[in-house]
Amino acid sequence: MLDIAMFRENADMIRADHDRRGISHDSIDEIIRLDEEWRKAQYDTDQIRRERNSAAKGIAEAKKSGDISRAEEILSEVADLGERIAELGAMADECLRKRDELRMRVPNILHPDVPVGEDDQKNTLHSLHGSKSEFEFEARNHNELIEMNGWVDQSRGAKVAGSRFYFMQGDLARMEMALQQFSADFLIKRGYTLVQPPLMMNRDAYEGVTDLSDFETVMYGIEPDNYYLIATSEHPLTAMRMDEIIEPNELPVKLVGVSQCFRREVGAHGLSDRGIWRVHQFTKIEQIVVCHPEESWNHHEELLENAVDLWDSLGLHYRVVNICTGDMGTVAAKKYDLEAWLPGAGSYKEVVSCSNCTDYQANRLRMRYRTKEGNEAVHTLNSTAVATSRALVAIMEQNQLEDGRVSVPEVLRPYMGGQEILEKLSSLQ
RNA sequence: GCAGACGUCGCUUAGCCUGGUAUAGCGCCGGAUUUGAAAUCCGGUGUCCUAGUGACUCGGGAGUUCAAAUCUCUCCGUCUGCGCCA
Repeated sequence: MLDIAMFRENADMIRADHDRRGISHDSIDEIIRLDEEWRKAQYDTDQIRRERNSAAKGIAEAKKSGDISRAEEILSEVADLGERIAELGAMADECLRKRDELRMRVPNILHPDVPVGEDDQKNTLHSLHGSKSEFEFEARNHNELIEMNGWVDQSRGAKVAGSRFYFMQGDLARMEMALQQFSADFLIKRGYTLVQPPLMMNRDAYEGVTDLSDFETVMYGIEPDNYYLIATSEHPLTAMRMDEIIEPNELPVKLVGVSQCFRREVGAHGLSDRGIWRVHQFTKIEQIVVCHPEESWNHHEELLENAVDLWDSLGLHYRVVNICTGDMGTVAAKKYDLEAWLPGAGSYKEVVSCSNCTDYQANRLRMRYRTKEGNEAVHTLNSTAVATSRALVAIMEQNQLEDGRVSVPEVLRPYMGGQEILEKLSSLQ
């Protein structure tokens, strides 16, 4: 959510941003109109309250001096004030509610470096890492590999839960855990604090961190308790300090979250999504930074560097792209994606997303830090380190052997008792 | 789940019974003093607006009242004990 001061003092900046995104200005003008209306109604209400307060004071004084008739006289004069306050106040509240309902939907102001474009085709190449592996055989896609090795049981997942649920088993499950531990350790060494968050959040906290439309398309709701299963540990970790004033010496807060992530994936279909690429449940290791506003762009680069170093250490080939205006979403001001090369699929696909959300989430979460001038919104950033399901797909496709087995990235072997090759599930042999 | 206690400004705390508009300490900021620092003293320290002799703010919401931190209801959370439990 953008600071209301920006609508009052710098609306042209928001309009210019909407132009870059190619969306209408209408809501900006409506927000400004509602804001003016609210300020007027709020002022009028304050004036009547003021009247009421001074009358109340008069009554208190009259009673104190024993002048009961004087007290009753004042009382009769102000008898209807309560009703007027209630009426005007309700009008003011309604304006404010409408204003902020619209304001919640206005996207963040984009960084100038964000390329302009309609969709992901216009994302620009930032850097290329590693190179395509040469196979002397026809590379399989990951879905074929998990089927022939019995590493993922999709049909029984569908039976006991639903489509896009799965049982991961055998050596692949073992490597999944190794990936979690390796990635967490990698970031702990760089000064990040490991956090295991709640996997459910309440509505109020959740509205602070995400696009409102996600409630319809992404998050699972838990009835009758009104909780939402988290779509990523970014959400609880960022909301962790909502409604707090943070002492400047506590910044930057650097966290590495590990959690299961739950996503409805409404509307996502297609043959290319078979297997574990796009599923309702997966594990993700996530980086989070909460920092001074003037330091967030440095931290954004640092998060990218961490992700790049981590993926380099896994020995994988991928590229980094700078996400364009049309592919950006509501919350981030700038976003890099890492796209891993999938030889079986023959394309680069998204495995990491690295965002600077500036003060957008902090404004919604009322998350501020103390300065000499007053309390100011902090900046929040997040980046995937590893989403294990997708990293496993990249490892399987890039490290596959002719017989369908998969070699384990060297850095993961110590976490797997030295195991070098993922073997077929023994019950299949 | 049951019973009891509790939730006050960044932190700690007084006020609640008996309604009259939040007390003190710590921390932080500014000033005085000092060669400098410490100590001491003075002032400030949340949110909103049309910036005032202004409004709001005591876990959230609602109610009673001219007036609610204070009384009532309700929800949330914390602690203690009991119960259940990986």
